[in-house]
Amino acid sequence: MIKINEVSKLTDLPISTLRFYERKNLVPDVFVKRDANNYRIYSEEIVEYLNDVKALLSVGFSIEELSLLVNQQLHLSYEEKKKVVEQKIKEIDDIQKQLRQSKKFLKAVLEGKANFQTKC
Amino acid sequence: MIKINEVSKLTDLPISTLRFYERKNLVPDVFVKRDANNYRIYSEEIVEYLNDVKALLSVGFSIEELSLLVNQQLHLSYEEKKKVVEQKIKEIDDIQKQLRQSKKFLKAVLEGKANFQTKC
DNA sequence: TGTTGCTATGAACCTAAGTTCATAGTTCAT
DNA sequence: ATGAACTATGAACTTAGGTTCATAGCAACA
Repeated sequence: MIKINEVSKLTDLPISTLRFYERKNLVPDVFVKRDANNYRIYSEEIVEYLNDVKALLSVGFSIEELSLLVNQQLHLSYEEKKKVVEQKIKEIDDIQKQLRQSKKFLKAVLEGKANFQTKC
Repeated sequence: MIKINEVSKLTDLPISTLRFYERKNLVPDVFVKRDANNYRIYSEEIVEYLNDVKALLSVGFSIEELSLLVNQQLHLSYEEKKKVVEQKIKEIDDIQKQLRQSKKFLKAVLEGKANFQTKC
């Protein structure tokens, strides 16, 4: 069990952001309790969880949709959960496609073949 | 030569966004002139350009950095341009790595092996 | 035992990326 | 030639994702 300062260091997320995510319902109760002084006490597993969250946020998912994903899992049937997650995977596929395109484009720029280069 | 409404339709970007990007210096002069009534007149090539911009914005680049990239090209030497663009490509590599991670994670969720699933 | 440091909360603040609004000139179809 | 549709501008508004601030209760070490 660790305190907020350590979670912050281990995840490289500011303390203010950890509290903010919690207000946004992005931190399930299983990962955080309160001690006698109302200090947040986290389970070590929060670190891996937050790293996953960071990764998903960094590639275009919003706090709200991740929060929904996490909290829906509480009461959805297996089939429903599966659908939600598979949808997310599809979204990542789209982003990956987009990225390959962007990279191709930047490489074309390097070779003087793209608009960024030839026109500007 | 096309007017803003057509650019909007061809790129699927709202007219307000096209004007906004222009204010942010994301639309080089070569792509847009003004007619006698001060209406914007775009060259058809703006469409491809804006699609590139959209792709890069959608994967985490900011308007400001793209604007810099575009406008720096006006006065940078070839070697300097190359460095800037190669840096962007590296950033995309990182995002791609991140994405593969996220996808792996979501697939683990599907199989009940990840935190999202087991803990929530 | 005091003072330096960690924790808590709510509210205010901030930035990026747009969007909406008020107002006004232009154009096109009838 | 007139009303509906298109264009322009600056300013105000919005939303997401945080950050900062004011205030206050514990902690931990000399």
